[in-house]
This record gives sequence, C-alpha cells and structure tokens, in this order.
Amino acid sequence: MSKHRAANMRMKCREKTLRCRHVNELPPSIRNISAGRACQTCPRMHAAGVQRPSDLPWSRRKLVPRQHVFHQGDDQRYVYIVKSGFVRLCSLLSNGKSQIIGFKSPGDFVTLEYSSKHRFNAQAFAAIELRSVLTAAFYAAASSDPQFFLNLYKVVCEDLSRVHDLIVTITKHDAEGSMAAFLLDIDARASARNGNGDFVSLPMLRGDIAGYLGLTNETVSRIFTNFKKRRLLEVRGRHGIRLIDRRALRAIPGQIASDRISPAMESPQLFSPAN
Amino acid sequence: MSKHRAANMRMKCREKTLRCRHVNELPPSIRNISAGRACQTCPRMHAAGVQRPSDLPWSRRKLVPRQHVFHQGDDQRYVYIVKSGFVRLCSLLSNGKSQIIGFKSPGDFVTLEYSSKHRFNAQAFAAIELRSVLTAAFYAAASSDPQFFLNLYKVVCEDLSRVHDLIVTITKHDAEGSMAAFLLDIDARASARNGNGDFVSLPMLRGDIAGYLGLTNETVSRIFTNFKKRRLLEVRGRHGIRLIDRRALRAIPGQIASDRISPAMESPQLFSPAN
DNA sequence: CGTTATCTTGAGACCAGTCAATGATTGTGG
DNA sequence: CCACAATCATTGACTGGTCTCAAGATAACG
Repeated sequence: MSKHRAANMRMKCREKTLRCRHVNELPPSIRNISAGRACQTCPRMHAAGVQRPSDLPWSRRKLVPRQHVFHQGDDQRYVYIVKSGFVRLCSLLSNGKSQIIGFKSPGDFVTLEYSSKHRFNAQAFAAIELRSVLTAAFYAAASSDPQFFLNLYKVVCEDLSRVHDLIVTITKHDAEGSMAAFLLDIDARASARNGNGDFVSLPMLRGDIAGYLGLTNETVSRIFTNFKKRRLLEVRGRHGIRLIDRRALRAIPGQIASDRISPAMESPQLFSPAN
Repeated sequence: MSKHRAANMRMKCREKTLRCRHVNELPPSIRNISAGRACQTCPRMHAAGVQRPSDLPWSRRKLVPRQHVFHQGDDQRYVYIVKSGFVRLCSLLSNGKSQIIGFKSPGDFVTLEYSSKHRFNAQAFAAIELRSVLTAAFYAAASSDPQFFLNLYKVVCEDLSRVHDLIVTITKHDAEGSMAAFLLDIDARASARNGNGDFVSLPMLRGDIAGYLGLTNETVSRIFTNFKKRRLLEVRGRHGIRLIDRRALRAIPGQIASDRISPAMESPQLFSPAN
C-alpha cells in the first residue's frame, strides 16, 4: 500500500511536469488538473464554415515542445491532423497513473473519437505543426461526401485493429517480446516513409514507451541495454535507433498469425489539407 | 523455453477443441487451421440486394453452441447483429496462444472491422441467433444514409474507447483489480438491461475471462475464490454471479478518472433489423 | 452413469516492479 | 559561454505477484 502511494506521488509530479511547464503549483487532484484550469501555453483557435472536405477551412497551428493539443475533459471542438512532429496520446487515471494510448505521426488524425469531450490528453513531443478544423464542420462535410466518410470510417477501423494488436502485444508477450514488436513496428513505419537501413527517430521518451507497453522505465532501459549487447540494434543519442538484426528481433515474440494484416503498413493518406 | 513449448501444445489443443468439435485431427499449424479448411458446422448463407438501411434484407441464422460465426482469415462477406446469446471474439497467434478481444451481447454488431478478411474468430458461447446481411449491401446502404452512417461511426468509436479502457484495465491494475473492473462492467451492462440486484449470467468460461484480461485460468479461479471468501460476491453454478458489495469492488482498482465517460453504459441501439 | 471438460487448490520458480543511487543529457540564467 | 539545475537514462539488489506445473474436485454431456 505504501508503495502505491509513493508511486502515485512520483507519477503526479511527472505528469505535472509534462503537462504544462508554466503551471507551477501542484493542484489538489489529477481530475482538477485535467478538466479544470486553462493552460497558458495553449491559446484557442477559431475557424468556421461548412464545406466539402476538400475545401474545409483548415487552420494552421504550431506548438512548442510539450505543449498540449488538448486536455482530457476538454470539449471536443476541433479535428486535428499532424503535419510535422509527433504527438502522444495519454489517458490520466484518478489514482495518478497514466496510460499512453498511442503515438501520432505526420499525416495522422490526432483524434477521431466521437464524443463531446476528449477522453485523453494529446501532447507534442517537440515543436510540431498541426492543421485543425471545427469538429462540426468536419463531420458535416463528411456527411455530405459518402466516399470521404467511408475512408474516415476505414481509418477508425484501422485504429481499432491497431489497438487490438497492442493488447495482444502487451498480454501475450513478455517484456522483451513487447519491446521487439514495438521497435519493429516503429521501424516498419519509418522505413515506409524514408527507406530502409537508416537510423530511425524515436521521438518519445523511455517512459513513454514504458507507458505504452505497460512496463516501467527501468525495464525498458534494461531491455535496450540487453538488445545492444546482443547486437540486435544500435543506439545513437537518446532518440535514434537502428535495427541491426531484424530477423532475430522478429524471432523474440511469438508472432501474430501471419494472415493478420499489419495495420501499421497500410495507413492510407486519407486527406491532406492544403499546405 | 521448454515451458513455452508445453504451453503452446496445451493452447493448441484447447483452441482445436473450442474451434470446431467436428474437426478431429490437429492440423500442422495454427495458420492452416484458421485460414484453411471449411468448418462442417458453419454452412454459408446467401443474401443480396442494396437498399436503405431500414429495408436491408437481413437473414436469420441460428448457431449451435461453440459454432463459429466466422473464422480468422475468412473473407469478410457479412455484417452480423446478435439477436440472442453471446459471442466471443478471439484472435489466434501463430505461437498457439489466443487473445480474447471482446464479448458481444444481444444488440451488438459482431464485426465492424473494415477489411477484406476477418482478423479474428467469432464463436457462439451457447445456442445463439444472429441477423446477417452482405457487407457490400450494408455499406452501400450506409453510404446513402448519412445519419445512419454517422451512428455507425459512433459505434466504432465507442468500441475504440472500450478497447482503450481495456488496455488501462490490463496494464494499470493487478489481477484483482482487473477482475473487479471486469465484473463491475458485466454487472453494469446486465443491470442496464434487467434491473439491479439479481444474479447475472456470466456466459463465458473462466479461461475466456483469463484470456480477455491477460491472466490465466488459475489466477481467475483464485480471485473468484478470494472474492467469495470476502463476501464481495456470490456464485451460483458455473455461470451465475451476484455482486454483494459493489462499493468494495470499486475500491479495489485505482479507478479511471471520473471525467472519463464509461462507454459500457451508453451503447446506443443503432439499428434493430426486423425481427 | 461413465467420460470428458472445466474448475479449484497447492507448491515452487521466475519475471518484472520497486526502491535507491549514479551517470548522461538537456535546459536555464548569469 | 559556462556553471548549475532539472530531467532523463542506466544499473543493481531486493521483493512480490503471477505463471507454471501438477493433482484432485466438480460440473457438463452423451
């Protein structure tokens, strides 16, 4: 029990830091943090109009490192697309823990949940650029264009598949297996963009990987060290990795039945807002 | 390593049994099981026509206990709605393990994944009744009715939220906490249908609960025993439970931040095919 | 009513979490 | 530009919860 309290305190402090670096005091509860006061670094945007998807009035928005796109509990007013940089989705629990739900890379929608309020935080890893449009306008436009809406539907379905895969990764592998699967996924996605064999950017922190896979910082770190020693991968700085022996990495976890299509490989460019 | 092989064999045998009780030989690999030969107990259905959602030509279908609605790897030709009974969604891995992805109860769509092939098995717990319609017809009709399509979209988004919650349940709680959360969820869903305070049907096996929560049979069983001893719940037969002390159960896991809306409570009756 | 499958219970091993200390990197202000 | 502080990463020792293996009890089924 005491260990739990200690862990809670540590997580609270961590979340406070990650949340918004201009908020200095520790609020009374996580819930108040997440639903309550405005974040100084997060000015609101304004956009309007109902049009066909291709003509939607996308606004630009730049975020500084660690700035939030939105907070858990906020009204869901905008739909966002990542133009550059990476975003982390994170669900806060009332006991102070937090679960990383996913990472979004350029071209991805940050949120396609259909509910009145956001169910998780979205936060920039580094300086990023977004396009945004009013949710109402977005869905109105989608409704008027069945083909676009169908594509949207597909994207959500693929998100769903990916989360299913994540559950399998977490529950059916040991920590090493989860890490191997995660790194191969990251590598595959990056290779699809930049070609093969090069260093891959790992924009998130060790703790983010841990939160995503249901592990701890320490375990993630240990496994990185282990993989380095076994010459399975190379690490450059804090955010660069290069897989050396993909075959060996693939052999670590019991793989998913090969007739399952990996959703990571077929993320369709649904829609690219002007510039 | 040897323990892994042993586990694989056990799981293979189990999956074989659960899969189709008329298939007697153990096929060379899981993949061949799942994508390959036809299942004797699963005759194909036929339906056709493209119409508005309300007029879709839903076919009826009855399944015997343990019959599969479809198999992982099959072409995705039909959309199903459960009319009575319960269905279990299960993803097979090539290492012989299997992950329970979810349970579907009356009124739910069995599959709304949008891909050419099914990514998991769907299997009846007991005798069940379904309605089905050709996938192509279903989505054609949905495209012609924006409001219906939007509702469909919402349902998928809620599925997504529920899976997110499942991940949180699995990774952020210990076994006891996961079980408590699971039982409370089942109880809440059943209470919404039948009213409160009564015995709730738990149609799945212990092993299904274990597979869903990333635990083992033994752990689930131990926790049931533990909860009984602490007078938190009552068990009748194999498939009946009644929660006695919900407050105590809720206190076991660190709860999800209360500004998160529980998706289990707001499953909308999207569409009810004519009897 | 015998057979099979499922559930329960116990003992032991091991993986990953926890706590704690140090090293590396990043960021800030003088 | 450098010194300092804060954050992040790494490593080690220890603990504990969950899996594994194995055996017996109970329930389902033909």
